Amino acid sequence: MIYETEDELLFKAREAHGKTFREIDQYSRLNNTRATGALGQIVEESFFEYKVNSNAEADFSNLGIELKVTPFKQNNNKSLSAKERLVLNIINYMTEAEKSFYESSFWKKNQKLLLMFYEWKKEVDRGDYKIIETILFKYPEEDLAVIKSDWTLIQAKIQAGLAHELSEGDTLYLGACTKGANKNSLREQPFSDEHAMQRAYSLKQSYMTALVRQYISKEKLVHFSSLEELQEKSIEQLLNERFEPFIGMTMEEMALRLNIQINPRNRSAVPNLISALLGVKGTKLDQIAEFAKANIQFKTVRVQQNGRPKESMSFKNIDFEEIVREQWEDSYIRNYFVETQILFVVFQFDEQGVLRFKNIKLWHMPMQTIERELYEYWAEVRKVLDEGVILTKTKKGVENNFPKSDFNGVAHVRPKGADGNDKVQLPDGQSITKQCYWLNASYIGRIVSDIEE
DNA sequence: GCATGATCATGC
DNA sequence: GCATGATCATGC
Repeated sequence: MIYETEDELLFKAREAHGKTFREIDQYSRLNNTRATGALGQIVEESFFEYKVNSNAEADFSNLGIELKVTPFKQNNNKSLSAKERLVLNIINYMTEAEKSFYESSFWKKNQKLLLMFYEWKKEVDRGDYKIIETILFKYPEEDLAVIKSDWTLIQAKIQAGLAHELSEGDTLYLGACTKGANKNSLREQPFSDEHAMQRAYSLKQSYMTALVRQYISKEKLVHFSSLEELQEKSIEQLLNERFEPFIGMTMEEMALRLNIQINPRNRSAVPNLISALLGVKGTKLDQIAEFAKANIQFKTVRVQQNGRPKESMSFKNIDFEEIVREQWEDSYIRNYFVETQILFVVFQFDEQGVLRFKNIKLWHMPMQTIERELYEYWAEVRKVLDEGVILTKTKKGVENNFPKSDFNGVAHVRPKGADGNDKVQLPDGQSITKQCYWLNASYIGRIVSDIEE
């Protein structure tokens, strides 16, 4: 069956809404394969009735439209999120290096996507997942500007003979995610003898979540930058430009200049300053389009006169049941740092002890640090859990044998509870004050100082 | 002066 | 009621 127009195709696609994969599946794919791509294949061969292929051309080639069947999920707080990144075509390092963006394999195959969303539910058999919504997706111009710059960055690494150093954190919306059975899925690259991990273009999970919320939850996101700006400059440059005029000011002075009311002691003071300063006063930061799509999370840093923060930085409390069960590759802490861009908003105490805005830094943890120090840290926590957590009463409180800040210079474990009764149970049954993932103050100091890493 | 255990305070 | 950003307090 050939679909002559986009409307015709969309009309057909919408007939799948409310159907489960079991209802659609004519060739018993559900029973015969456990492969992750099976759900997409069921839609291809049983619903649209064309042969599953891996052509460089888009699936509906006469229309230039690529079919993607992709999951979303409901969170505990009822909001919706994409369940995973959207994996596109594999990058052929040998041929992609010479192409322009519009000649690239990414653009050829994925410029128009028929996105069919199904709802993933824990504890539900995959045959019972239902297709909920379909959109014919064409990148908005604002997003395309960022995607082009992401693509250019990926290509620049290939051209520099550094395909083996590509990582998802390098880019904002379009990623180069690993794709292959294991670490041995390697490919050659044109400007280096080193083999590189096989990777595919992908739309990041945060980008897909923004689409889910826009099209299914009908949420509105607000851009802080204009199309013209995004076509000329990177998001990082634009952020630097927006913050630059406020360097040296106290929070009160910033608020006065921005004509907003804040209480510097309130937790909302810094996010309120950020949204006002970006020209989207009153918008929650997770409703800013660029932040949502690139998963930019802000963190405030207060440094002393010597440029070093007095305090370390805490993240999520450690879920001990989770950490003993998980694999490194899909561990909470690895995913967090692979997928999160952190916007450090740095304030510094001056000679009078007055806190003044110093600078910002858009940062993601380098892949080498994730795979070395962060991995060692994670492995050490598990080792302690496995070999035995030793709790010792001291004058200062209850000491434990989790990694301390001298472990490897990057991260440590430290308590974080609401009060003396805020405890959890360890896998071995002992009760312990809730513990948290912390990045060392000295490590944060190195990141936010001007010294290159 | 730093490291580390403890816990406050706010916002959802 | 809980999660989390923030910071205190004390011993070495």
